[in-house]
Amino acid sequence: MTDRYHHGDLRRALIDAAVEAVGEAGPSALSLRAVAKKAGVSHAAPAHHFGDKAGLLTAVAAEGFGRLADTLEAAWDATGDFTAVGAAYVRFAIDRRPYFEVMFRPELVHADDPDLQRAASRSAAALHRGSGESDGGEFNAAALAAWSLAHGFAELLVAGNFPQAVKNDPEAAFRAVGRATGLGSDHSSG
Amino acid sequence: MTDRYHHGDLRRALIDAAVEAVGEAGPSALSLRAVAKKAGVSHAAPAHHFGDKAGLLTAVAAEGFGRLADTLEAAWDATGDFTAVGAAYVRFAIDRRPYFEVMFRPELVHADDPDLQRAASRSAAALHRGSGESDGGEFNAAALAAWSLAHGFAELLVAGNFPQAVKNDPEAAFRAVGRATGLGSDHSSG
DNA sequence: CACCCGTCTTGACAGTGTCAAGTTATATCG
DNA sequence: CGATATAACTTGACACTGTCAAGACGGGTG
Repeated sequence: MTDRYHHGDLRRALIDAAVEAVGEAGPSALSLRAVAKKAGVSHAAPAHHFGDKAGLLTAVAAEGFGRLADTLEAAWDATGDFTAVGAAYVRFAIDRRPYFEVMFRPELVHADDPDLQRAASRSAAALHRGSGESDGGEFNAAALAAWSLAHGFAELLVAGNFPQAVKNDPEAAFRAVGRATGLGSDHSSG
Repeated sequence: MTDRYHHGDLRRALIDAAVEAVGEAGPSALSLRAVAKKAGVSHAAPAHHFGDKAGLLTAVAAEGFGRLADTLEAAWDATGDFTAVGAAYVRFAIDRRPYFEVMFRPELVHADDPDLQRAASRSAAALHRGSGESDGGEFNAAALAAWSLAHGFAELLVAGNFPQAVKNDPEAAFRAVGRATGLGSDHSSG
């Protein structure tokens, strides 16, 4: 299997290894050589598939945005309530933390990558759906508020800035936060 | 001046150089050797004052939290309105972006540093002041909401995830967001 | 003046990302 | 079936990184 010269699906294996490595020590401590060793290939193999380190992280981020979009769309379809979508956002940040830690760091990835941008737009759209539709004009304040609230909560949570009571049950805390702002339920109730 | 063996206030100079370097290429691209060169000292000088790279970034983060706390307290004293405090938070993320990029990255700093924790608590308290007082119990949903909203907006903004209309006048956009949530301004609007 | 000790330098080490050139296996074509 | 083109991967090298040990310097105190 792994001792073949042609790996079979090395790209897939490298992304998995990268996600695992990020989960262990964070994205800034990521070493291409360690990832290569984890996948059982030589130290320069990743460059062949991803160009450079940022290329690998770009693939990770794109995959993360795709997964997040799936999660948010499912939450919306199931409940039709923004607070539930936001809670799913928070849960994603916890459960898929390695992805989350890469997705919003433009300095670590190739921010202009088409796949990445496409996937990011998908998850942004999924979140907006839960907070009112966009007016044709400048921007939609409710959508910005929804995204900011969910994202800020998730970031502060995984960065360890919240008290223990919140860490114990983050989703419950976020539902309380969602209620405090009255963002999702006043227009879509019925 | 700089050609003396004893620098005078090298610690100060190194922090300034680090902030400048972070502003140019982000915290993950920061090089201790480049910082040392910028300050006109040898490559190992920073280690003497800060122990290691994380130590230097810890000092930057602590200073950033101190500055942020000052900013938020001033905004609250001047207006008594949460939306204004949140807007000050957003403005800080823009104006002092190098600090902001380090402050919420526990993997880059010594998160258990006492100075850092003290400064972080100060700014958290300043932000809470603008969103209602803490109940003695578990946590305060309004305070969490306020912090999450301001922080998420700031993060998404500096990460480039917002449309151009928002980037053009971020503070105005945030005020709209603050109004959409009705967090602090329903009593003081005029 | 002599000493001490904090400040900073020098030199070395293993580890990093990236590039160029070479090697191996798969696929295509005669 | 055998030759060959091509993609996948390896090997080796380069400049650069953070960190550590040892040494050089110089201001402050006796």
